[in-house]
Amino acid sequence: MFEEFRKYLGYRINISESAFGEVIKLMVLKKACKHETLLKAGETYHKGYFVLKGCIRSYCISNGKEFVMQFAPEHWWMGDKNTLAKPGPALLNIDALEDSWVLQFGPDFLEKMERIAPEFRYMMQDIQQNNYRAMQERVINLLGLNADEKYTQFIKTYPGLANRVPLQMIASYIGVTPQTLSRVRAKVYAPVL
Amino acid sequence: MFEEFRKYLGYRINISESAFGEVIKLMVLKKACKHETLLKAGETYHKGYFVLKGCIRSYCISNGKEFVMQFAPEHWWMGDKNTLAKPGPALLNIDALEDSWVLQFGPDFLEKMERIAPEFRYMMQDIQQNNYRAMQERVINLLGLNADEKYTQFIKTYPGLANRVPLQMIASYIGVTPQTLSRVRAKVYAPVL
DNA sequence: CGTGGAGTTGAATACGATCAACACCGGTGG
DNA sequence: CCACCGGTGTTGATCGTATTCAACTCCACG
Repeated sequence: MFEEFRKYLGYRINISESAFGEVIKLMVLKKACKHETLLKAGETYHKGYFVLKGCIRSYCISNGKEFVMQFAPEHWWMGDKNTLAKPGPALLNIDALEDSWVLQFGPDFLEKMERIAPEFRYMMQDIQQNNYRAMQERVINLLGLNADEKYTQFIKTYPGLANRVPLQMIASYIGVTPQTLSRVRAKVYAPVL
Repeated sequence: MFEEFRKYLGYRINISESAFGEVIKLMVLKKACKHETLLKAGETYHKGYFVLKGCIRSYCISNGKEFVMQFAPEHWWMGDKNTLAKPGPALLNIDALEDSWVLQFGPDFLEKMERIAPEFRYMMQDIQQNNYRAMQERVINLLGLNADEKYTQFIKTYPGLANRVPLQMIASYIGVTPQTLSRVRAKVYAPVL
């Protein structure tokens, strides 16, 4: 299972076996069953995840409504960036959409990891940068696209996920009702005449 | 003019006069006239700003449409976070909404600043954290609020700005047409009966 | 076998967009 | 000084997209 994480790192940076060994000592391998909660909003001990297998998602509750913030299939990082550096109660909930294997880490993981090898710092900086950009693009999509376009955009952002996660959650993520998304699908994937 | 920046820092961290002196050596005081462009999308030399007086805004063009990403009145930081750490062409445009005084800094400002005093690092980390959270809240607002609520939310996010920046830009920021926003205003600020 | 959640589909509704006309103001030039 | 112009915001009427309400199907699961 750890091999999967080793491979992921290998694609991005060059680190020694010993450095790798030190990093995984900071993480806990964990199996999360479908529907299992990995982080509850309000918890003060901040946990983050790297997904080895399966798929998890983060969401928050606002005005009684549930909003999906992010999906994380294999090789995605997931965490509540709000409480990453700053202590405080988590704002997000995280749970598993499928039976999954994840690496869990604690609040000081990033800091410690960076101390092991400088490459980690650059890698994580890069990831956070991408994350920020993705967020910005999401805002632009929400501002400028109609239901059809939003869905098309979603497919680009999360290749392969459209038929893997529940329609409702995709609807929540892109900001349309499940009914509307269902109709969009029927239209876009219209029977080839 | 620099005194303004000194005051801002004083509220947040304790630093020596010499450290302050070193920091402002990394910045350029600049006057930006109304409508003046401070950063053009595509530019590779990344510039960031701290607003001393006046108000600037960032926006991007997507599908020929203009989307306001952020406003920055006095004491706000502004920059294209996409290209902050990673080099590359800027995605955002920045221009002045009023005659403004700003402190401009270059791509390596943050790094250098952090080396002067560790307090700066914590301060900037805090600011970036807040920024991220604000972005997340914006997504939730776009997903869950109607025109009225979005405007009310805007007023909370940017106190005092509602009657300071053009209506069109607020409309662009919250994702409604100028006409709709005009009607919302007429309704919300309805003549007290 | 039966139940409940998830997805689909139809019909009615509502909210915001669009099209259009007009008022208002600041700036420019005659 | 006034006339003109363009940009900005307001308001009305119409239109279209997505929401809402509702009924029904289809599985997954106990």
